[in-house]
Amino acid sequence: MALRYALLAALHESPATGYELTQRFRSRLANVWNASHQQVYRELGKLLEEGKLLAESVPQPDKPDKKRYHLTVAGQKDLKQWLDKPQPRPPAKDPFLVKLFAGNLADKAVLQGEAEKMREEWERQLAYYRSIEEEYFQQPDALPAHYRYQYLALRRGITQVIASLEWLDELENGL
Amino acid sequence: MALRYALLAALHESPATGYELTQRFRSRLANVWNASHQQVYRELGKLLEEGKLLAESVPQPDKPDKKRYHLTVAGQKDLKQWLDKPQPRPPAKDPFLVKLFAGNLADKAVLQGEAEKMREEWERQLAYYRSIEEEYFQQPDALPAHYRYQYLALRRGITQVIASLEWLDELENGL
DNA sequence: CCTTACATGTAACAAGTTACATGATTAG
DNA sequence: CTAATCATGTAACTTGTTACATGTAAGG
Repeated sequence: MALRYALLAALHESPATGYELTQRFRSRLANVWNASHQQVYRELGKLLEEGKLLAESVPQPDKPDKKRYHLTVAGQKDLKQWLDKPQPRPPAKDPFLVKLFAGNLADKAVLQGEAEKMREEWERQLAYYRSIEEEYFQQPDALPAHYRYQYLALRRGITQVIASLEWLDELENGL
Repeated sequence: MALRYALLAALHESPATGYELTQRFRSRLANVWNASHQQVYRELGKLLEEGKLLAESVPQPDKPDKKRYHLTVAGQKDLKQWLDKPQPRPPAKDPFLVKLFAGNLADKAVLQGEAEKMREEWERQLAYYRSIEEEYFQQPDALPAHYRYQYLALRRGITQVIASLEWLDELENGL
């Protein structure tokens, strides 16, 4: 049930097309929520049917129209209600840790290769998050409420990735 | 597709019943993988059909029999093959961060309440992981390979929770 | 020519959740 | 008597993945 609220929250920030929402999930929202374009289009269709969204057709020169979605009052109300209901913590699911658990069966070189890839991915992510931090959140204390919350979400991503990289050092020493 | 390998990995550690596997997912494997008992029983059924597992009926005095599952050779081979194939990183999905993203709409008291609950949960988890660490992993360097890998998985849980608690401090200051 | 980005979808299948169902034993 | 733990499942539904499908525009 949370995908729909992730979409409503993203559209509360600003109207967007399905394509743009999919991109946000892969970039700025990467540490918050994720969904493939197929899921996004399907869920947008449902939300539209239910009257939680409005679709505005945006004509483009030399290209087919694109559909920009906006929250309706009903959509905002729905989001607000969800926000006020406590949600359970998401369960951890990490295939790499599953592998470690059966680590004595695994090929050490394969694990080391995966560790190397993880490092690259996390370093790329950290650099990206840092660049957002520097560009938009120089004086976090002076931020209007709207951005302060987003900054806290970003800080979550940053602190998690830093801790992950530190653990990777431990891992590569122990592997 | 990963649930089946989580089960095979858990059964590679030691044979167990569906009930016990469900419990492991909630305790020692909480930072590794998670599944409800319904999922566990269904997947065990499939694995049994496919010949990846054998079920041994264990009679109990005054209680109905329970079924203890063992890896077969085919099951071990299957697990081994999966271990050697790199897996994609799991996508992040955190409803609480979704809430932060629309934080200016949310009720501050509700967010603070959730933050409080998270703290309790993480502190409980950390204490639990620490207790395992102290009981079984006193001299990590002297550990046989089998346990060394499990220790690295445990360290992942510990470092993540510590980072989470530090972020919580930031959050509660900023909320 | 080929690949990447833009832009939107459908269909089939796998994974995960929620509700329902049953029955024994143990601790308060 | 009641709740919790042990122990195992089925059925319906929702969510997420993979494969398929189509077409434009820009850059190398």
